[in-house]
Parts: sequence; structure tokens; C-alpha cells
Amino acid sequence: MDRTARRTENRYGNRPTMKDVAARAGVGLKTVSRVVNGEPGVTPDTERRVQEAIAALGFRRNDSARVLRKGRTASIGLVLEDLADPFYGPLSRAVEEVARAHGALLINGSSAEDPDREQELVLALCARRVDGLVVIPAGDDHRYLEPEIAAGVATVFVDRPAGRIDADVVLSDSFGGARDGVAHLIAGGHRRIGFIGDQPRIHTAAERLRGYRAAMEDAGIPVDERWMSLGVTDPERVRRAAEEMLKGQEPVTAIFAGNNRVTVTVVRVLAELDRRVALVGFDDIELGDLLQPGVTVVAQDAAQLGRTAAERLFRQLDGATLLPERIELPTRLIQRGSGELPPA
Amino acid sequence: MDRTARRTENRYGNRPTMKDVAARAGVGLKTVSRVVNGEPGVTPDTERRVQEAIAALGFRRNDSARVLRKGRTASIGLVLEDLADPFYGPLSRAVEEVARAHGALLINGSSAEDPDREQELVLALCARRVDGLVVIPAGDDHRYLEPEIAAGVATVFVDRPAGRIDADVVLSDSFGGARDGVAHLIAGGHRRIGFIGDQPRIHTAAERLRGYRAAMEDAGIPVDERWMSLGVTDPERVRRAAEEMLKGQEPVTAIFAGNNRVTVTVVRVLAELDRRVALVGFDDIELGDLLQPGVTVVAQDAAQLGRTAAERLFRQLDGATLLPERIELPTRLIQRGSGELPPA
DNA sequence: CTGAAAGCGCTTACAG
DNA sequence: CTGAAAGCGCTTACAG
Repeated sequence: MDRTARRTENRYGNRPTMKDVAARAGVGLKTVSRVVNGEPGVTPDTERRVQEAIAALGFRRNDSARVLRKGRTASIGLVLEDLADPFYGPLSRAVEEVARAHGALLINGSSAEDPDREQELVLALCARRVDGLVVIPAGDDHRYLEPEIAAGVATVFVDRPAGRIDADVVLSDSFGGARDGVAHLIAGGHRRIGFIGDQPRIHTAAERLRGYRAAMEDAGIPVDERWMSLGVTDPERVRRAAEEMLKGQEPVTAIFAGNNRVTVTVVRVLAELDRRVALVGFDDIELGDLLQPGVTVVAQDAAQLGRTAAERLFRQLDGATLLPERIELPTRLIQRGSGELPPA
Repeated sequence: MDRTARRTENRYGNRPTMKDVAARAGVGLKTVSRVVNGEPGVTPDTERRVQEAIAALGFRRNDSARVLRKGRTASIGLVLEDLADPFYGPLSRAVEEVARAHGALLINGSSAEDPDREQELVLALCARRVDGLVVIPAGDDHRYLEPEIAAGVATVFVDRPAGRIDADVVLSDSFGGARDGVAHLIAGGHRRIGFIGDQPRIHTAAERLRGYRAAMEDAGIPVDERWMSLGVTDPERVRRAAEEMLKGQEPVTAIFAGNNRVTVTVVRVLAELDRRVALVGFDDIELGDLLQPGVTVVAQDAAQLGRTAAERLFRQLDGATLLPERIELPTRLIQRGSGELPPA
């Protein structure tokens, strides 16, 4: 190998380039490019010489350079709240599968529910010139994305709509799902029903609360302010909220949990109780069917959410001129026991 | 919105470049570069003019071009088996956090436990010139990575070692963890203990089986071949395997489940049974403490696995000349009831 | 069938 | 303090 003194201190660690391959094979640069990209118009003999040089040098095309020239990076960005939240697992995988089918790589990052961090991450992805973005927004003002979208970055929001810009969004029917779940509890005879949800600035949390209120109102049940608690979903806060509604003279007899994180903690709190309290949770949870009682949930299809968003993204990229659309997926009530417990 | 005729057929959608900014501000290209990168040696007045031009044009630096020139992409690749598997959630997040602390983005992809797909993905990442790779390998021959590593791509394997190359690896003590878990069952009086694990070609599966055998041998218990079942971890296969060991004259009285996927299915099978069968699972599972009985597990720290690997990766990138190392993290037996059930 | 030249949008190395 | 030239490793547009 004569690669030692080739370049001074190495970029990309001294990798051979098409130029090196061309020199070794005794052909022009463009011929190497043709062979590497499988373009026609190279005689078998020339091709063989080039292939040999490629193998001997261990050449691998630098897609960074290719991207610069071609203008598309064949990569998309996925910004979500927390890579470790089980809700995003199937969603991420679905996005990845669609991306893969379109030959694109997935750049993944978490906003940690922080609008500034979301923006920082999104703009970093734009600076890398991802072809498109799938965003589960943390913030409520996405005007910072306008120049990017105008410049051609395909963008689809998932799970929550964009703020102050008009963009595609794919979401679950949070309002309807919560309303149905709460109506189910009411149908079971409950009147004092608690709602524990995420921070009210988060669209899904607000929508689910709205669904809760609608179901209560439909049934003519006045809502006590103490039955509703919105805030961060860490176990301590949720635990306090649940305990608060469960004590006193007139405790709630049922709880609607606003998402999977809340449900898990409420299940823990209820397990410690000496009386039975009904529970319906938004989002399905693993093993929820094997608890005693099984956890009744309003399930949403996270994979379908991701798939729909990613497919929409690639339709944008394929040049379809689409007007921004709002796609809402239905939820499904799964009865497993906890939501069918009668009032104490 | 005027998104209809938004794109012509342009590259990067007609974005302004540093050249455009320079022209508008009436300065040289290099001055724009200085301002954009916060380099010193620009008078306040010049800087202001450039900033105005940047704002007016909506300029955003193209990191693709920057990368080509600088030689480092400030991105790392993470290849795992399945983005949707809860085991990888905390691991991914830990890798992301370390990457973020080092100013790098994370490109994420699944191998679906297919060696060819792993290689394809890894090489695609190398073609994008990621600075480093964190790989949970699906295959057992990674010689294809040799030229990449020689060219300077930092590489750390996680959860399973690399095959046929000498590379850093961070893993949990699968052998010791499984041995301890099985020894715990034996200490509880069990002698007919089943082992259901992943495909034997997967390192962790083989190691855990070895741990099972070691514990049995230490206790002087001859192992019946029918007590061991290795294969894919889809629910159908695991269910059949469990049912097989649980029937007949001399059924197993306890099962050791080789990973979280297996545990979840075995829990389901045991829940349908009219007799109590003990269970210890490798990997912790959410809500495992709330089942009846609670699921005893050999827990590994997935986040720590990811964090350790990523930190090691960046130490490589920071130029430390490190010999390939094998870092093994301890596991922890968590008793919750299922592993303490006596033999029938 | 083949290749030299120009260019993608930046940074580097250098000169003023 | 400022900027023109060269170059990163490819592809595009063109000419032979």
C-alpha cells in the first residue's frame, strides 16, 4: 500500500478516492464514477480493471461528496420526545421501514419535551440537509421552520399539530378516544371520575381533557376541579395527583389516565389500595392484559401513525403538490376489566 | 400559504449560499464564513452587515458541504436489532445523550437480526462517513468492517461481541447472570428447570444457555435435552416451546426465560396454567412487579450499556490510542415472587 | 465507449 | 481585519 505518505494528516482517515481508483486502473475519473454507480456505457474489460482497482484499494464511495453535488441526502430526520418511551418504539420503527423502502436513512433525536431543544435539533437536521422531517413537536410555534419548508424540506408532524404554521399532521383522535373512554366509565355507573394527564400545553393532553369534559357534560355530570390534574408525567407527580383524588369524603371511584406513563403509575397506586377503583388509560401498555384486573385502555396505533406520516413525507418528496392536510386515526377501546369495575 | 408552486426543480430548493450572503453584504466569502462560524477578526460593523444579509436571505449553513471539507461529520451511527424492542429504548437514549454532549447527531437503524441487512446498513453509514459506529451485531463475521476501521471509523460493539475482528465491546454478564438466576431456582428446590432462549447463533443466547448448564452442573443435576429450547423469540415459537416442557409425566417446575421477549410470552402461558410454575427472566420488564406473582428477573442496565459504549466511542474519536477492550457489566437478580415459587 | 472541465458549498492555507 | 485561490470527492454537462 502506498497510502502512507499520500496525504498529510488525514481527512476521513486516508481513504482512497475515485481519483486514486482512476489512477490505478489507468482510466478517467468519470469512468470510475460510471462503474461505481452502475451506469451503462463501459466495456466489460474496462469495468473489470476498475473493479480490480476498487477492490485492491478498498475504495468506498463518499456519499457526503455525492450528496453535495446531487442535492438530496437520502436521509430524513425524526424528532420525538424521548427515544426510551415505549410509545415511540413502534412509531420509530414504522418510520424507519418506510424510509428504508425509499432508500433513505433515519436520523433520530429527542427533544425531551423542550421547545428550544426541538428547534435546535430540527435546525441541525436541516443544516445537514435532510430531505424531510417527521416531527413530534414539543413547542407550539414552528415559524422557525418556514424558510426550511419554503426551501423544500418536506415536513410532516405526528401526534400533535404544528404551531402557527400550516403543515401536514397525522394524529390519533385524542378527543374522541378520551370521550369514549370516559363515557364507558360513566356507563358503568361512575360519576366521580378523575382525569390525570400530561402538561396542558401539550396538544394531546389538552384534547384528552376536552374529551373528558365532553363526556361528563354529555352525561350531565358537573365536574369538580379537584378531579382534574395536569402536569409532567413523572411518577412522583402522578402519584401525588392520584392519591389526592382518592382521599377524602368523596373520592373518585374511577380514573382516566391521559397516557401510557400516567397509566403505569396509576396502576401502581391502585394496586396499593384496599378498595377497587376503576381505570381506563389512553395508550395500550405491555402486559396490561395480565394485570389483576386487566387494564382497560383506549389504544392508538403508534406504528400506523408513523407509517402514515412517513408515507405522506415521501409523497411530498416525490413531488406531489399537496395541500397541508390533517389526518386523524381512530382509537379503539379495549375492555380488560379495570374499566368495568363498578363504583365502590 | 404559497406552497403550490413552491419548488421548481432546484437543488436544496434554491437556498442562499455564503456566496449570496457575501454579494449582498458586499464582503468576501471568507468573511461570511468567519461570521457564520464565530471566528475572530471581523469588525463589528462588517459583522453587522453580514448578519443582516444572513437574516434577509434566510441563510443557513450547509453542513453537508462543511463536512466534505472538514472530514468529520459530527454524526455517529447506531445499528440495533429492532427500534421497537423496549430493551433498546434506554440504550438508544443513552447513546443519543452522549452523542449530543459531543455535538454529534445519531443515525439510527435496525438490522432485524439479519446479518446481511446489518452489513448493508453499516456500510451505508460508513459511506455517509459517520465518525463512529455503535453496533449491536446481528452477524458473526465483521471482517467487512476492517477497511473502515483502518480508515478511522471508531467502532464499539454492544450487547454482543464482534465476529472475527478485534474490536471494543461492552456487554452484560450473560453467563453469570443466567447462572445466578438458575442457581436461584435450584436453591428454591427445583430440579426440572426449562430454558427458553433466542437463536443459538446469538451470543447472548449462547452465553445464557451456558450459564444455565453451568448452574445445573454445579448442582449435579443432569440436564434433559427436552428442557432446552432455542430459536426465534416470536410468541408462537416460545409458546410452543413452553407448552412442550410443561406437559407430560415429568414437566419442568420452573422456567428460565432467556430475554424480555421470551419472558413476556412465558408469563402469558403460565397465567393460563392451573398450577404454579416458577419463572426467572433475563432482562427486566415494565410492570413485572405488579403481576401476580411479580416476575423475578436478572436485570441488566441497558442505559449503562449504551452510555459506556458511546463514551468509549468518543474516547476513540478524541484520539486516544486504545487497545480493543471487552467491558462486562454486572447483572442483578431482582426477586419478586415468580422465582421464589416452590416446585409443585 | 470515454474523459476533461466545471461546479456543488463550504474550509484551508495563504497573501495582503 | 479581509479576501482570492485552491481543494474536499463527487456528479453534471459536454465534447470527442
